[in-house]
Amino acid sequence: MLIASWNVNSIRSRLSQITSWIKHTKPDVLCLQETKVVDKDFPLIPFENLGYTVIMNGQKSYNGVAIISKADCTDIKYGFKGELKISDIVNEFDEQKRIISALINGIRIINIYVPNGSSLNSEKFEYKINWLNKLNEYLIQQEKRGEHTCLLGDFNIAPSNNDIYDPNRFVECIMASKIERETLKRILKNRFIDSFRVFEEFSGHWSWWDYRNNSFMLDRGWRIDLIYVSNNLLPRLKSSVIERDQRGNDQPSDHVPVMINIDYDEVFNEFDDEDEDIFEI
DNA sequence: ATGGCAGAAGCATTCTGA
Repeated sequence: MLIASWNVNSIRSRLSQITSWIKHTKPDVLCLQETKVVDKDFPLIPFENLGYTVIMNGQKSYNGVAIISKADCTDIKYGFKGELKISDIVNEFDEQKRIISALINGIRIINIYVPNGSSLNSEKFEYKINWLNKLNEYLIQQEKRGEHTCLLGDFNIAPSNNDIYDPNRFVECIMASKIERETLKRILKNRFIDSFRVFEEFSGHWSWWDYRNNSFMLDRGWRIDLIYVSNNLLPRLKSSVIERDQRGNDQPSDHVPVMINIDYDEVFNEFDDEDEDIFEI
């Protein structure tokens, strides 16, 4: 089962690139960020024609997330209110459309677009940290159901210096600061594993290159698009790759797709076993 | 310290991203 994530920087601008990539790669699940479109204007037909269903949590101009899936999406949760009691604070955070989740083939897929935060001394940075703390509350609720879980998306955080082309240039800068990394670590607890680092320990692998300063040509990139799997999914993890070539497209997104392969049959069987255990009790 | 490139809104230029 192939599960992918891609910040496309406008789905309408990137539509043909996305459908081409889907035709070539045939992912089972593709999580999108920065779709930049309200739900009623989302281009559904091209994906339905390829045999996929789409769920979305969209917004005009900014943000917006969606999940494109071959299999049915069930128990869909839009925004923080999907897991948290509705309050003024939750409603306020949910004005920005940055999170959508669903059960697909027995796996909980949580697709997130973490705020960028601008710079460490800005109000937006405060929002970023508060948003991540809200995500922590969200995940505490979600964890109670004991689901096999895949938490993925654009994290706007390089988890370590190995994930930045020149870490010395970005000490205590946005996406690289200690406070961001520690906040992320707190959320992951000992529950989630960075799928890419299961297979690759070295630096030099990026998922985002700035549009400016000829960054892609100079290979000045960051790895900020991440796929985390829960501990109970780790034994089924077969690979984790970065689709670097997509950055070389004409008018590309500044991010490329990242993707894991999960041994789906075994997950399915394990779920059957668990159901039987519950029955016996 | 600032802009650099790109997309959306909307029609000149500003806002936002990372």
